[in-house]
Amino acid sequence: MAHILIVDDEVNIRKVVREYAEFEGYEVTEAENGMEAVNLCHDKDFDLIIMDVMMPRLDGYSACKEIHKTKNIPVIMLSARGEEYDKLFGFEIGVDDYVVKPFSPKELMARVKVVLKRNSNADNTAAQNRYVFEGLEVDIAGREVYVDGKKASMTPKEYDLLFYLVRNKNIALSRDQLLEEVWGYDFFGDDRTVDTHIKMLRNSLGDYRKFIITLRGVGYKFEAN
Amino acid sequence: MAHILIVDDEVNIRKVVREYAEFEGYEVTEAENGMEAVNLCHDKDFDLIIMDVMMPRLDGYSACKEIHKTKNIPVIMLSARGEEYDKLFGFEIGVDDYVVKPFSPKELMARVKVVLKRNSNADNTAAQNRYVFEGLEVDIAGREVYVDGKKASMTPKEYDLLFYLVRNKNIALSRDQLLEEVWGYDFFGDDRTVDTHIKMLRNSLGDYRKFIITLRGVGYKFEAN
DNA sequence: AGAAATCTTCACAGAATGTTCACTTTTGAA
DNA sequence: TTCAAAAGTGAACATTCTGTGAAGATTTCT
Repeated sequence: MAHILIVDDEVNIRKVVREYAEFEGYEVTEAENGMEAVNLCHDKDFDLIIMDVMMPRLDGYSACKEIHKTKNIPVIMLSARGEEYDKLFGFEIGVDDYVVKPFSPKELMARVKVVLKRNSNADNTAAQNRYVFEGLEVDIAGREVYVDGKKASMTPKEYDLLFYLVRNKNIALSRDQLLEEVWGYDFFGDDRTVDTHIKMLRNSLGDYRKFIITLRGVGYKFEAN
Repeated sequence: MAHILIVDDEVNIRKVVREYAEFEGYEVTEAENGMEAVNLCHDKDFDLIIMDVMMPRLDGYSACKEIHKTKNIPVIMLSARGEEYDKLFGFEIGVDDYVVKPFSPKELMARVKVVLKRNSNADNTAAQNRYVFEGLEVDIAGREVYVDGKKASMTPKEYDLLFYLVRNKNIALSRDQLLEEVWGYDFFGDDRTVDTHIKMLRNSLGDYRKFIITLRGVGYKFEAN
């Protein structure tokens, strides 16, 4: 999950934001002024920074500018109404959104979600989502698979597994890797689970099961041009 | 470069948008109400109008309608969520996009870019607004749905949901995605809410419920040619 | 305000899917 | 060819998911 840096000199604000953010499943780190934030960003890569404008030592603007010299991390600014409102927008780049104090944590979280999503989509642009291998068509966007022109109905896991295999075609995938990527990092089940699903997937693919290669001692691979 | 007209009664909003727009290299003109906008459009040709809905003298809708009597200029509307949200979709023509306040300037600029690009392609037909699937007709612009020729009356949410599904036909849509896009990013409700509305929508569609496919473990999809 | 319409939540039943596990079959190295 | 390890498989059992109706909350209309 995303790692968020919260920068504010008021401990109470940090606390509230942290609680909400952690509830949403984000990892959270705190800093109490701009200087600290800059230093933290030097060492670590955050996915998003929530930063107050007014802070001792180094204010939000300057910190933001400094951080963006080396890293391209989206920033949500917190500002008191009126006060600094204006300047904020003149800010050249890097501020993705702003929230006026006092803010509702819920809304802030909504903004966080939007900004993170926007920035994650950025590098997904060219993701291909339709593949054809002989009589096997895989439509990832539509979550559909056609076998010789006929729609194949599969279970969610079969789809997920197939999509992952296809997206990584011609690459050897270990069972552990499959479990982690398809089932999720928090799945602690048996290795054989993969085998069972591969079995079912193969059945669903009919003759095109031939694309799924067993790599003895390792895992599986989707092999096709 | 493109010339943009910004229409809003709040000077701060205009200022903010102007700064971002100029940073992107656009030429900017401001107007503080619909009447002023109409007059300006009389004299000059803009490439795009960014217009608030709520304004003194002449509101955004009316101004938009008036301007479109003589010129075909793309418009991005700014509206507060809820408030005027609904009407916007019903708006006959000319509104190319809408952005809900409070908005992130960056996002607005992204929309601007998209709209300008869309309109620069001469032969690019505007977003499709009328869909027919067998006996099911969906008129998004007119905010009407016909089932076997008979107008179906549905609740606002049903329309919104159907329209979103149709606009994204043949694409798998997760509940989260639906909540975010149809309900809004600030909706923090239950996932099951989607199910319930799907249920009602299905009832409203009669036999054409068949177009709405359940994607187990994911969400739904409108499936049709 | 009061009524009507719409939206949201919730819990439950039934259905669909996922996981485990014991057993069989295959594989590849010695 | 033999044998141990790895992979395939079927079925029992566990878990998760969706459809649904109804109650309560909220919004809109009169």
